[in-house]
Amino acid sequence: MAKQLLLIDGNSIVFRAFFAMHNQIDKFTNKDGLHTAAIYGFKLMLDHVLANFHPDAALVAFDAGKVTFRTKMYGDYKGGRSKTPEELTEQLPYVRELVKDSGLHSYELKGYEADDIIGTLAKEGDDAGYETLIVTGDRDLTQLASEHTTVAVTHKGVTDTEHYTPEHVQEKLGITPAQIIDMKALMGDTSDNYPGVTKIGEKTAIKLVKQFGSVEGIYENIDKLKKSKMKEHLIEEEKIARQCKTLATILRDAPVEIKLADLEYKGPQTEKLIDFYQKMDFQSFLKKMAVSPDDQDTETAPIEYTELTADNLDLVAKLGDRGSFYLEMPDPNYHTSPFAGFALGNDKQWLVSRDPELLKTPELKSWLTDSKIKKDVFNAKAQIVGLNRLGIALDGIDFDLLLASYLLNTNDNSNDLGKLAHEHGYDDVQTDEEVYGKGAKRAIPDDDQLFFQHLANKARAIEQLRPQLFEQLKKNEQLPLYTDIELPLTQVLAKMEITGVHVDAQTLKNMGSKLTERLTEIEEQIYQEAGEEFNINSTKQLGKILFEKLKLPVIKKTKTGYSTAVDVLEKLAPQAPIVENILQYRQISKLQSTYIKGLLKVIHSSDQKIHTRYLQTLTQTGRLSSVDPNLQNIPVRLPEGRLIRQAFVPSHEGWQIFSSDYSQVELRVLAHITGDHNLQEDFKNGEDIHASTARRIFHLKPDQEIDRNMRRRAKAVNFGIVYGISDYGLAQRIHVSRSQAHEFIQNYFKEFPKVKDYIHNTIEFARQNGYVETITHRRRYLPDINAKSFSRRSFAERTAMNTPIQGSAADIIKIAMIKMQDELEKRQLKAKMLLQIHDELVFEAPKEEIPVLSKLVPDVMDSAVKLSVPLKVDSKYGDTWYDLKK
DNA sequence: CAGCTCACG
DNA sequence: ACGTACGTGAGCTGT
Repeated sequence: MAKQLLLIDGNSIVFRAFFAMHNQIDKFTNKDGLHTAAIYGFKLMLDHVLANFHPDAALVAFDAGKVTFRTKMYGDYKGGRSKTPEELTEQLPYVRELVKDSGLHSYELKGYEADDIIGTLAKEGDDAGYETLIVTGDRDLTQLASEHTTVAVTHKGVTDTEHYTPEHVQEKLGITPAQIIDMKALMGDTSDNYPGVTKIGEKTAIKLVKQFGSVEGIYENIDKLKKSKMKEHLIEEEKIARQCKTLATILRDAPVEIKLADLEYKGPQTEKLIDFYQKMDFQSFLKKMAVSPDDQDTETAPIEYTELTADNLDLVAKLGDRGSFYLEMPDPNYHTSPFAGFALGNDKQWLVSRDPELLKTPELKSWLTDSKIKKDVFNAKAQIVGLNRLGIALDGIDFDLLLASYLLNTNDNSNDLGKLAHEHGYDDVQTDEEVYGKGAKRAIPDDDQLFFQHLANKARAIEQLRPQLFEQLKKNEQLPLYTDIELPLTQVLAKMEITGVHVDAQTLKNMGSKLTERLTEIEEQIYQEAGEEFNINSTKQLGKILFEKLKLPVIKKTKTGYSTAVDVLEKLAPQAPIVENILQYRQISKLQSTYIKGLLKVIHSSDQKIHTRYLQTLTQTGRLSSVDPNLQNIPVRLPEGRLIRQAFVPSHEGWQIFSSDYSQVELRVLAHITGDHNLQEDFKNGEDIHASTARRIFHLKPDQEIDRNMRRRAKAVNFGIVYGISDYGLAQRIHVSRSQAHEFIQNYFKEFPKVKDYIHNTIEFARQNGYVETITHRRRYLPDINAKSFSRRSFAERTAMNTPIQGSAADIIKIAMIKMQDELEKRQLKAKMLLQIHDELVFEAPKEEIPVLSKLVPDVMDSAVKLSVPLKVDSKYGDTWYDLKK
């Protein structure tokens, strides 16, 4: 077998590793405060590569300083790059140490980049009959692919790689590896900062290269090109194109002194590695090395447990004043899930059982309800609701692993305890999938040993992770967010979910039959107009009818075919009566399937109520979401849909529905966090904000009237600002030209200069820190903020400015909910909080309490936090959710 | 299971 | 040259 050569592009892998883990940057520091994410990532990559590739020779190439023959040739080469963060550079010496201890050679060459070293050695390898694997984070190296050289480019993280062979390059780009150089010469490279030829991007570059073979080929045949702007640019910029080609070409003959024979791979030096991992605090790698190399899989540290029975319940009281508790509910819907078993305890003793009935015994019940005994759990709300079904009021919750993880990183929201624990570097617990299986095979194991071990492992994981997570919350200044907002909110949400909302099934059924009739009528008309029967719900079949059979103009396409979305159909409506009918059909069938049938399915027969679940650890902004069913998107905008709300009624005779909502809360938050004087003044003066925005951006005189169209446009601009505006997007929405939209935005920024500053500063903050935060220090990491891809980066920039606004608004209503629940209980009101819909709270209450709520709820809501502008709250009430009036 | 469409703030 | 406004959940079709 041919000898194998491994060449690693050190700098690019380190970069990739660093940025891939940037959103967990704080998790990766050792005792001395050294950041270790890049080192860790590099090690992961190394393990991954060596698992599949067994090199005889191996080398990691590094860049040597900034000055290379390329910068000498072209001063701006790699210019304009932001400085490498200190957190990364400090890791480089340790990466080299890791490389050495892992038995690989490293090498750098003054005046040359790592690429050139790799290019040169790969060529030597090719000539000497080696099979070569190049590992890099840089796509440019794919130009080195050959029959015996494969280039593995890391994708998302550092272990996910795409292997480029000449065939793969051909498949993806339609050109040879060598022609990648020509392509890059023409299109330029923004990250290396050389320009290429004006107006030529990837598509055009590939086309030209395919046609003429190379940059040189193009200029030999330049006369064959038709007269065009592109041709002019090519001629004008010939010198640049040829120079860029040199810049893009990786050297195959750099003066590398090291020889292949010097690169023998000897394997890792175990003892040095152990020392190194200890220095880095890499516990998981250390653990793997300690166990025998052939079974280092998913084994967890063994755990001793005691099965709890009616005869040994005295063990519970001996646990002391703190312990983990875990009640296993195999279905995600904890309102209805069966109970499979539970575990509790602490490092002194772990107690487990399959029998939920034991929880009702005095010994366990008093342990669970005693507020002085601190409990650590995973998903407190699920545990509270589950235990409530057994008649037990869980109290004394101190640590919720799920909630804390989510606050530290909104992406850590897996409902699987095992997965989440692994995210935090704790491996002594398996995932549910590993123990229970997945899909149809998923089941609680019959084997007691297996099941109890898993339960005990979960309880232990919670306990073990608590100090570490509290420490991180503290470091992020998030302890008050956890202690004073999210954890108390869990209790409030649990109460709302348990209360549920009364829904009258008969009302829904009556509406349903009417809708069915209308649906049949419309269906017949559509079939007649189409001249055949087809499935109207199928966008594919509908597209065929509209755009092929009826030959209507195609306005928009989706990835898979014709778009038939509302905005498209609205444009087509004047041209064919069928379109109006389809729109009608869509509207009604949506009501029928999602709201009539959907809601009927989830009314509990025991109490005629719907019990939604609020997901507290899902959204990236800090909002809640609602599932099974979603009660945050019950129709309201269109009159036909709004009728659904007639079915939402109070649960007692003589009660009413009461609702309060924040007015323009996001724009008020914007005024507050930007500190913009004009915006703040408008709110302080109690202006109609869209109208006053119109007055400002359209430069109206004080006595001039604001017509509805102006207000509508100004409102769209306000929304746009909050969402991260683009002139194109605004133009689409309010049907004006792009340049007009551009002008509106410019005017806005002139009138509200601090809003402009805010956008700029927030994006800059995100670039520096990798995250943004709300008024309560809720965090969202934005790994794409420094992405090369324009669209990914732009998206991250829009989220960077939107998240603090949407998220702070979410913070405000959460605080209001906690205070509100507190007031209801303190005043011993019968009223119940039922729903939260982002800026609105819905209650049910006896008629007599309506006057109390009319004052209390707005008072609590508008004083929830003190902003530099007033918060405004509007209230309504009525006999059903439909009939709300001021 | 992904993609489309549409309900809400 | 990119591909367009932020955050969600659910039902349906078709691979």
